[in-house]
Amino acid sequence: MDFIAELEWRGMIYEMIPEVKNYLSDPGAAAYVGIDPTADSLHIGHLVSIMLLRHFQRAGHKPILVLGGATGMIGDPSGKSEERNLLSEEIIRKNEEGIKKQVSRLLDFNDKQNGALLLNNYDWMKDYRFLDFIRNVGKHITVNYMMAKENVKRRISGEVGEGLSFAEFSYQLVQANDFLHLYKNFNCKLQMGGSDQWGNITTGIELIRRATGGEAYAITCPLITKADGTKFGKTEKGNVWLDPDKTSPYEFYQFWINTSDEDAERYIKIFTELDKPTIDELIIKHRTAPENRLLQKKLAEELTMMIHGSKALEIAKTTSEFLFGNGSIDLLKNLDLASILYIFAAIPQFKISHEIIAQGIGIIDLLTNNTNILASKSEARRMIANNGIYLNKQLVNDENLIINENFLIQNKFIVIQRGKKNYFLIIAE
RNA sequence: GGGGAGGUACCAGAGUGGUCAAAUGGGGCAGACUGUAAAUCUGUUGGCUAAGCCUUCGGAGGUUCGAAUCCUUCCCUCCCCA
Repeated sequence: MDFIAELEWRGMIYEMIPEVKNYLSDPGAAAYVGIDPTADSLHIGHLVSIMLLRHFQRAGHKPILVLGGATGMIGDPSGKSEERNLLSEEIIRKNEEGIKKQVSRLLDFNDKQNGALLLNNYDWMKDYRFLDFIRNVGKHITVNYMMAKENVKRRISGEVGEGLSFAEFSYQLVQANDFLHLYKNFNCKLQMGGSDQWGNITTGIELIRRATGGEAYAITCPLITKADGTKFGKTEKGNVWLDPDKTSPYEFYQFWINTSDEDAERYIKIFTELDKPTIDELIIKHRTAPENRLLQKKLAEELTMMIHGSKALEIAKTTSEFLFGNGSIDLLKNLDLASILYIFAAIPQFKISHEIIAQGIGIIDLLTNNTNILASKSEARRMIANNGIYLNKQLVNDENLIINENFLIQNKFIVIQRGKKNYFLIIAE
C-alpha cells in the first residue's frame, strides 16, 4: 500500500513536503503525531491523527504517538485567541494513563518490526535545564523566523486575541525539539498533524536541519470541518469522547448517524478504512437515495465497531432501532426484563422507589425532584406547554398529571422523552 | 512608573435613579416541516409554593422612599505612553 496515495484519495493531505515520498518508499520508516493530553480520554477530534497513524502502520511503517505532557503545560497558541490554562504534572500523568489505554486498542504496539510507540515529551523535557535548552535549541532558531509564523504574527499584531506570552511563544521551540529528539533517538523523520500544525512542524524541520544537517518531512491533513460551519466533534453535551463512560457507545453511534449528507462523503474516507471501490459505491448509492442515510449508517457502524467493539455496536444499533424505528411502547410490554434493560443500557436511567409511584406523584416533580431529566420546575412546565414531554410515547399536555401505578409498564418502567430524541428510563423498585 | 477604557444573563452587547428579570443578535431548548439531514418558520430561554413572591448586572459597604444606574473601597481585564 502506498501511504501517500492512500491519503490522497481519502482527502487527508493538506500540505506536504514532496520529498517525503522518497522517505516512505521503503517500509520501516517512522512518523509521529502529537496530541495534547488535556483530558484523560481522547475525543473524536483526535481521531484524524489516530487514523493517520493507522494508515501509516498498515503501510508497513512505524507509528509514534507523542503526548504533549510538556507542551500541554505551555499551551499551543495555534488557533487559540487566548492563553490556555496550564496543566499540572499530576493531571498530565493521569491523562496519559487514560489515553494509553484507548490507543492500545487502535494501534498495534506488539509488532516486532513496526510496533507503535507511545511517548510523552514530558519525559525528555522535565529535566532539560533552561540554560541548556536555550543553548542547544534556542541558538539554532532566530526570533525572526519564529515571529514570521502565521499563528504568532496574528497574536502579536493584536488582530486576534490578547497578546502572546513568552511561554506560548516558546511553544514552537519545545515542539521543534520534540521532533529533533525523535529524529535522533528513533530515526523518525516525519511529523504529521492538522494543518494548523504546519508552522510548528516546519520549525522542527528547520531545527533538525540546523542542528544536525539532516532532512525531515511534514504532512498535514485538513482540519475537519462541518458543512454548516459549526465546530466538528461537539454536541450540545460537549466533546464526543472515546471513553464509553463519558460518551456512551449509543451516543457515539448517534453522533455519526446524525452527520449531514455533505460531510458524510468526506468523513467516510477519513474515518473508516473501507477501500476505495466500496466507498465509491456507497457514495453513488447514497446520492440516489440520501433519505436512507446509507453513508451515515456505515460510518456509524465502522466507527463504533473500531472504538467500542461489536458488543457495544449491537446495543447501539438495537437501541437506535427501537427508539427511532417503529418501536412502539407495546414492544416493551412483551419483552422480558433483561431485554428491556439491554435496549435501554445506553439511555440515562433513574431509579425511584415503587412506593412513591404507588402514592401518585405529579409529573413536574417526577421530572425534576425525583430525576434530573429537567433542571427546574419552570423548565418542566415550559416543556410541557411546548409539547416537548412524552410519557410512554404519549404526549403529556397536562402539567398537573399525576403518575401512579397505572403508568408503569410491567409494573416497573416508565419511558420519558424530552423532545423527540432524548429518552430516559425510570425504574420503580 | 504615567495616562485611558472597561467588568451586565451561556456568549456578544444595549441600558446611566423608578415604566428592568434587564433591549437586540448569536447560541441553547422545544414545536411545525422532514430523512433521527439541511434550510425555513414559530415558541421559549433566572428561580419558586406562579395574576404574586424571591435572588441577579465583578466583590464589599454606603446614599435614596427606590440602585445595573450615584458615592466609597477592593478585585480583575484591556489599550496607549515610558
